[in-house]
Amino acid sequence: MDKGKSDGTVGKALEILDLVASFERPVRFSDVLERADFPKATVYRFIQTLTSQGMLNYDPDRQTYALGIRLVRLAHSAWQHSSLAPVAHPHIEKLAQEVGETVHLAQLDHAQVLYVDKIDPSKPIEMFSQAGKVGPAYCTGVGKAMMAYLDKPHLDEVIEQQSFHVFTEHTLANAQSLRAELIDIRSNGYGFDREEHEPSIICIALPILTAQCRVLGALSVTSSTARTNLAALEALVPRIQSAATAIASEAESWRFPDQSRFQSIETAKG
Amino acid sequence: MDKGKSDGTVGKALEILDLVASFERPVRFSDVLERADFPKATVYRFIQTLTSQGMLNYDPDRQTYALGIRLVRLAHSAWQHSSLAPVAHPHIEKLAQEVGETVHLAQLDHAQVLYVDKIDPSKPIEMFSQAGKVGPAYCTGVGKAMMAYLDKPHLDEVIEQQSFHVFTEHTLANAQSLRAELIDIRSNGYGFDREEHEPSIICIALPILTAQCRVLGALSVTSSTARTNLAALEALVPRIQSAATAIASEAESWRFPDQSRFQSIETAKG
DNA sequence: AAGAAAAGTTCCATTATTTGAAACTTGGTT
DNA sequence: AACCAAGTTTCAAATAATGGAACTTTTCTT
Repeated sequence: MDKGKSDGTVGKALEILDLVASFERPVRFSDVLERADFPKATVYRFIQTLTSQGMLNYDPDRQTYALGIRLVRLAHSAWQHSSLAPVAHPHIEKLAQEVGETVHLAQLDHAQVLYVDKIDPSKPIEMFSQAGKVGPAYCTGVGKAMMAYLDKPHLDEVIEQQSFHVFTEHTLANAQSLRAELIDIRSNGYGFDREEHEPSIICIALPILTAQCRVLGALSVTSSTARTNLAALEALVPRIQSAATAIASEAESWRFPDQSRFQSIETAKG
Repeated sequence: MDKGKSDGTVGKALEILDLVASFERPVRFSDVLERADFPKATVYRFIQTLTSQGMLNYDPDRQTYALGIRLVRLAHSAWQHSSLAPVAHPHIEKLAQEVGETVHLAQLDHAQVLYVDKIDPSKPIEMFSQAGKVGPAYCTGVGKAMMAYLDKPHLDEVIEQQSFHVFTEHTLANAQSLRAELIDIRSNGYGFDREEHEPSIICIALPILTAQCRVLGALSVTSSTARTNLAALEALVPRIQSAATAIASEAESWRFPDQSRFQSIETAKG
C-alpha cells in the first residue's frame, strides 16, 4: 500500500495517467479531479502537461481526455524490446497447434499479470486487444507460476499487493494458502489454475526462467472442465516445458546479436 | 524545433523515455547519459524514477534498461479508447478483402504518421509488431492525406517539423512542393504516394474526417508498380471512401453509447 | 595481481519548480 | 439577470529538482 509512493513530480503525473486509464473511457477534467488526490490546480496542470506531451489526447468536440497515441508508439517499442512476445511467438504458436488449446504468454507488471501474447488455435486473431490485458496474479496459473520463483523480498512485496478477491469457491483467499501453493508449484515446476478465477476454466502454467532462475514470464495452456481435466493438462507438461526452455534460452542470447552493429544508428537519425 | 520544449520535470522525464525508445535496444546508463542533455546525476535520477515506476525495465543480468511493460498496459488502453483501430478494424478488413491489397490505418502523432492497424490479405497476421510503427508524414500517402485537412496553425507546426529527407527521386523535398500537393489533395479528397518513400511502392490514401472536418486519421491502400498503377488505385476511391465515412461516423457515435452506464464503474474497483 | 580508467552511485547547498487556496472566466440554466 | 458548475489563471510559500563534485564499484590494461 505504501510501496508505489510517488517518485516526486514524475510519479504523480504517472498516477494521473493511470487514473485516466482506469476509467476505460474518455474522461472530463472533473472526472479526473474527483478521483485524484491532488488539488484542482495541480490536477489541471498535470493534465495540461500530459496532453501537451501526447501522453493524453484531448478531444475538442467532446471535451474529453483519453490516453494518447504516443503511448502506442512507445508500447510498440516496449513490446518489441522488453517483452518476450517477439521471441516467444513462434514457439507458442507451435505449442497451441500441438495441444489444440489456448496458450497465454504473460509477464509480471508490478503485482499484476500482464498478458503479452495469446493464441487461440480456433479463432483467427485479435491484436492489441489481447496483448496488454492485465489480470490478478494470485488466482491465475501464470501469476502463481511466476510468483513461485520470485526471491523472498520481491515475493513479499507482490503478495502484499494482492487483493485476494474471492472469484469462485476455489480461489485462494489469503496470503497463507497462496504461499503454501507456491511452495508446491516450485517443487513441481508447474502449477494449475483450478477454477480459481472463473468457474469451469482450468489451466496449467509453467514459468519461463533464465539460467539463473530469474523469472522472465510464464506460459499457460487453458481449457475448461467441460473439455478436459487437470490430469490431462498435466500430461502436456513436457511439451510446454520444452517451449518454455526454448523461449528462455532464445531470449537470453537474443538481445545483443552484435553490439557493434548499433554504433551506426546515430548517423541514421537526421 | 522549439515546440516540444520541456513541460517542466515531467517533460524532461518523458524525453529520457523517448531517448531510451530511440535506441531500439536495451541500453546502459552511459548510453543514455551520452545522448541526453542533462548532467549525470539528473539523468541517473530520472532513470531511477522511471524504472521504479515501471516505465523502464532494468535487466540485472545485462545491466541494461528497456522500455517497461507498464507501457504495454497503458497502450492497450490507449489503443482501445483513443485509436480508431477497434472501430475501424472490421471495415478495413472488409476493404482489404475487396481490393486484395494491403490496407493501412494511421493517425497523426506529433508530426509523424503512426500506424495503428494494418491488414495484408495475403499474410495471416502480425500483431503489435505492426500497430505502433511510425513513419514520416511528408512522403507517405496517409501522412499527406491527413495534413491536407489540418487547419493553418496546426499545419504550419507539423510542416515545420518535417525532415524532408529525400528517399527517392519522387520525394517531395521541401515545404513548398508539399504545400502545393496538399492543396491538390484537399481539392480531390484523396492523395497518392508516388514512390515517394520507397521505390516501386505506391498507394492511394483518404482522410477520415469528422462531420466538422477534423482529422481523425487516414486510410490507405498500398501496392507496387509491378502489380498495378495509380489509375487503377484511383478507381478504388469510392470503396475506400465509403469505408472512411463508415469509420468516421461510427467513431463519432461510438464513445458514449450511454453515459449513465459508466456510473457504476466506481463500485467495481475494490 | 596491481593499478588505472570507466561506469555507476550518492551527497547536499543552491536554485528552480511545483504547489494549492483563492480569484476569475466561461458557458449554460432557471 | 442572477445563478451555478466547469474550467482556467494567479502568485507567494513550500517543496522538489538540480548538478558539481566526491565516492564506490566494475571493468579494462599492463
